[in-house]
Amino acid sequence: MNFLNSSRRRSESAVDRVADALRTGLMTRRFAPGQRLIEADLTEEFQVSRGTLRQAFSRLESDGLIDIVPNRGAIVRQMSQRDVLELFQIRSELEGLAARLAASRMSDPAVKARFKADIAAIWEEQPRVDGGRYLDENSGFHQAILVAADNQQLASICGQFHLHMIMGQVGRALGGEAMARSVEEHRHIADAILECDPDRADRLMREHLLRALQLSQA
Amino acid sequence: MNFLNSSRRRSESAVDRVADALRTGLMTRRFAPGQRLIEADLTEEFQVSRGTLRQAFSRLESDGLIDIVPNRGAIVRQMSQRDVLELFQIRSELEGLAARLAASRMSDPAVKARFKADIAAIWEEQPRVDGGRYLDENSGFHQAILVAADNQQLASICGQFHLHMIMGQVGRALGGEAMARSVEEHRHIADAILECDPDRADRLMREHLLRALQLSQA
DNA sequence: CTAGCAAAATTGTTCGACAATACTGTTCGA
DNA sequence: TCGAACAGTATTGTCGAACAATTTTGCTAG
Repeated sequence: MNFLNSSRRRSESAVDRVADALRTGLMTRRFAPGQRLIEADLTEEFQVSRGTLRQAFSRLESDGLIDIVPNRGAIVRQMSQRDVLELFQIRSELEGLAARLAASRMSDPAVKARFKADIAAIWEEQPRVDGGRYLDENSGFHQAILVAADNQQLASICGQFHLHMIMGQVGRALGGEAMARSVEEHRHIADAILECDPDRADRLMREHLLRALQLSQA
Repeated sequence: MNFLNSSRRRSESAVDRVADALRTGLMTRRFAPGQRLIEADLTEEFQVSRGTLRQAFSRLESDGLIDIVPNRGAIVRQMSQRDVLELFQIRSELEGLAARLAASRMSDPAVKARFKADIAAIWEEQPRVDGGRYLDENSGFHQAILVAADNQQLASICGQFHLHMIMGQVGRALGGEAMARSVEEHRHIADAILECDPDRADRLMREHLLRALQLSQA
């Protein structure tokens, strides 16, 4: 999954490295919700000082991935059903906006070409049997829309939401027919965007996410 | 960005205190955009260790208020015209959603009563001459809607945006007639919400924010 | 006046220390 | 036996000093 691997930049600070590692651990469920993250253990594992580790904690806390409770330290955040619901409402708005913006930028041929290239994968015929590959495709699709929308703040915020969604295990355990349906919806959304139809793109995107919510609640 | 952390910790840790102080300093323009925040100066001023200060920095960075550049430290973020525009687009979506949610909850008499009480100030007759008081009223109005909307994640994220907006000096230097117009719009939005008309509330809120954007760009 | 170099400032990170608070297991009295 | 007081341990919150790496500044020579 491409959102898990961290490109090792030379100038990556220790704080960045640790924060990324923790994020990965959180997403892969190595650290379970509710679990306490003991500083002594992690400084040992990552070979960093407590100060560095605590900076990383601060960052993850601001990202909403963990809670820091006074005198009890860092605790892996648990998302309630309600949290998931609230986040989905918000995400629908933002991704709807992204779809609308993307659609309205398709009059620019360069943007359109780039978008087409980015979403090429969704037109492939063979059925999605591999869950991991489907997730990559899904991730890539939404990412491509954000790129086309050309709103960096929006991209940044939606990136965060993506993390949360994965954290909440939404979209795991999708059945084959659910994936097929999702792929189908992606294509319809892509059509609307490519045809410069902001309203339709927006509406389809919202419906798409609503469906995903229903699947996850089932 | 801190979407999920809505629960305020009541114990005032040193990190919290410093982060709050820095936030205030940022908003009041005591620290100007582009300015470097020198650790030695601030540890001296706040009487905390570098570790504590750096934790606060980490938090502000995740909130998007400062940038941390390797080997150059914390730098007050400058918002470009484009950033402001992008944020406004996003804020319109989210506050529109909030207005819609709030309107749809007005069937609950308790919620309605609470909302009415919260926004009592906007019905006052005397003209808004004092910019500070207007800003408070404006802030209270949007806050009341978020409370009524009953979506904690949304409230949290919108709170962040508020910071950014102030950082971007949007909504400063409003003329008297602009304030009067804004108050007028607030009343129309409140009407729509109280009448349980989600679509109208949403639309009016978006128009309201769009107008604010135009004013700020002028 | 500029290039280049040395000195000073500043950051990134570590380590060890200490008090404050939370957790745990044990003992003691009813 | 049960539960409450207690003491010991674990863990966190914060500090201060230290050091290398990097950036910035100031000075000098050309």
